Amino acid sequence: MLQQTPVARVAPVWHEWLARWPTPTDLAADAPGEAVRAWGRLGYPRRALRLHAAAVAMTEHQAGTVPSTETELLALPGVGTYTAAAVATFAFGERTTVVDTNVRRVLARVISGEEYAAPSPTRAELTVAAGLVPLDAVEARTWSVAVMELGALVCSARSPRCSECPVADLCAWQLAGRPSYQGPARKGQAWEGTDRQLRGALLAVLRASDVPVPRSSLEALSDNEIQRERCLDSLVADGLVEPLSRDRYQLPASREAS
DNA sequence: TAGCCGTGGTT
DNA sequence: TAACCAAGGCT
Repeated sequence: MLQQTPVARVAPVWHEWLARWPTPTDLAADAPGEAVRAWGRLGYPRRALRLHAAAVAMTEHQAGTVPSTETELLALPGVGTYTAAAVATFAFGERTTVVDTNVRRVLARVISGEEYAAPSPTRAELTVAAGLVPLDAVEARTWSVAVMELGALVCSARSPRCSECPVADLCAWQLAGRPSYQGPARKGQAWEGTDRQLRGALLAVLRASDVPVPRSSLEALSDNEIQRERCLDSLVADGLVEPLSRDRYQLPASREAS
């Protein structure tokens, strides 16, 4: 849930989920569409599908327990480099290298002397991060949470609070006079009129309905037929939407969402 | 690896 | 106020 989503927005939904589905087995027993519905407006709803799929995998292959090693975690759907390392470290105490957007920014500044990290993680960046992690597993875990928190609370993206920073005196960016970012242009996401916007609107209609929705209700969301069909098709392909007979649609009820 | 995938608070 | 950006993953 926290992937690309601020803690403050995740917290209430997370509590609802744990009250409803206390264990992976509980979640796996419900339809994937219920996960998508309970995801609400957190965004990137494919994460809900993957979380459900991960629950199914844990239920089927490990008696409903969460794997305790980074390697096993990586095999779960929706669990990538960051999440596997974070869970392995924070939940199970494994000594690994946790690199999220906060860590990348802190190291870019403190070590490399640049305002922002590159648009996408580089090999060199991960090597540097790994080299900074303490050898002791307990200290390594403390290190990771500390760097993440420093990035989130002090070394923030927009207006860093350098006057409050505990490592300002050894920060390469600070020592260089806080030069502005010179690297390759950063993405910048368009929104108005995009497929993402329409997919979100389509899914919002389906989430709000307890009964199958007729195609006509979905068509009302856009006059662009080409885009409309493309988005609906992609939602079906993603397993987020299930087409029924008589031109009706619903959130996936079947057990095997991709 | 670059592009795609949502949403809403912050600056 | 329009951008920016957030505990990324997948193809």
